[in-house]
Amino acid sequence: MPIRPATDPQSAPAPHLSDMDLVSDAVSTRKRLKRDESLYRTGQAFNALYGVFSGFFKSCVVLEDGRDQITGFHMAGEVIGLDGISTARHAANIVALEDSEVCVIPYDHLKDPALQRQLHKVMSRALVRDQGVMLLLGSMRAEQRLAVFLLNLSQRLAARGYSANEFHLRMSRIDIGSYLGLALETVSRLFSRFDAERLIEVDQRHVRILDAAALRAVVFPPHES
Amino acid sequence: MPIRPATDPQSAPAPHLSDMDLVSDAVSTRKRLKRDESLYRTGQAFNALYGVFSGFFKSCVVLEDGRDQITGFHMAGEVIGLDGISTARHAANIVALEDSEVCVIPYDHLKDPALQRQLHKVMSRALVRDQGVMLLLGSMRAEQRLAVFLLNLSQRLAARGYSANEFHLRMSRIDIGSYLGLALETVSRLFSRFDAERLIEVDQRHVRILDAAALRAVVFPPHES
DNA sequence: CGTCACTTTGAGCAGCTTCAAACCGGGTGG
DNA sequence: CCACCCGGTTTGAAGCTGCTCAAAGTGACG
Repeated sequence: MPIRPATDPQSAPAPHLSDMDLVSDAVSTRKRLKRDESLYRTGQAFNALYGVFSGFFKSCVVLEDGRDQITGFHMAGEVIGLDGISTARHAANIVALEDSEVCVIPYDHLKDPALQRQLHKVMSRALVRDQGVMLLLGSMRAEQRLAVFLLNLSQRLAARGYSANEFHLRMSRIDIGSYLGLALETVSRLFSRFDAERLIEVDQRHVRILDAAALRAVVFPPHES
Repeated sequence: MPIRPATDPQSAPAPHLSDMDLVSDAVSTRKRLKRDESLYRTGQAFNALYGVFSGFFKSCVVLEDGRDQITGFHMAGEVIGLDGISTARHAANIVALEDSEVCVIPYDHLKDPALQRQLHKVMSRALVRDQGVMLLLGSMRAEQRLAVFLLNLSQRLAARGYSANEFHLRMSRIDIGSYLGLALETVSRLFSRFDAERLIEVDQRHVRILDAAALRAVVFPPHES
């Protein structure tokens, strides 16, 4: 994982800088996690960021009274731990959804200005992503939320060289429901309905996308006029 | 607005670093905006961050089909524009809700490593705040959302020296509804109900908090057992 | 073979949205 | 100065979406 040169934010679109550019060869400590193991918990002292090397994670925030909310899923090539920088304590729980491997990036080692700029980009991208989730949670119907979720997952997998149309869900219906602000039963019913309508094929956690265009049409209902 | 020295993230909680520490005397260009004027729009080229000096802003994201979502409100002392760093184009619209003044912080001028660290903190705090909003949108009932909104507003105003218990809402019911993922009528009804229950007093956009503890109890329903 | 966690499916209900109408306050122009 | 208008707000009534509760189905694992 070489360190790429920093690019000026004004310049033409950078040729696909990966989040993982933050990972320098020099300081690459790895850490393995088993399924259901947690990388860090709320309140834990912050001292490093983590680049996901392999595997799959969920992050969630928990309220005093037990209510919780899954705020994101993270796959290979993404950086997690950003929530800890502001207070030097982590503000979320990160749990591995399958056996995974992360690369530890001690925050102190990020002195290089170019790398810091790269970190800005990574954080900014996370902010923009969060805005998208807010839009989803704040103004979409259940079917649209699930469609967005599937399309987004498909696109991210494709970007990593996996099949865009057929994949295995690492997370439970409860997790999906929590992420999308829906009851698990609603998620299950929607999977069944999308299957019945031949938008997708579902068998438990195995999903095949049959009609991506139709899924997009669920999200952006065509004007009737 | 002096530049405060960077603090090590490991060290004891920093003595209230303000977001505005990013604003250096040397490069303080100001910009005035009238009510309803927009600071920037989606797609516009990014080249600076903005520190809010006075006034009040809303930020919102818009979908192709017109659906939109207000993703935050911003008051004096907060930094906006962070969404533009990742792609060098802004990903949201920022609109002034009253005559306002911002301080322009050209991104290029943020070379000092200490300042960059400070920027990391600001962004990280924004990420944590967003997680809170997701929790709100994903797992709270309407009354809880409004209570959180009011308590949060109260707390932020207090932190800036304004009254915590009495204030003027700068945004419309529609804006509040959009932010909280509710219809404007629901927001209005809840205001009326909170008023009837003597949690608050409302007259149009003027709000007085009568019983903050009870508002908190709305958010965290006391265990019945 | 039984258990256990997860998923599917059904039925009824509640909370919130939608539609509709009235109200309120401020600004404008006759 | 008043009438009117207009955006924003309040309130009511009806309907639908998604939740809750409940029960049965599925697959993995000991």
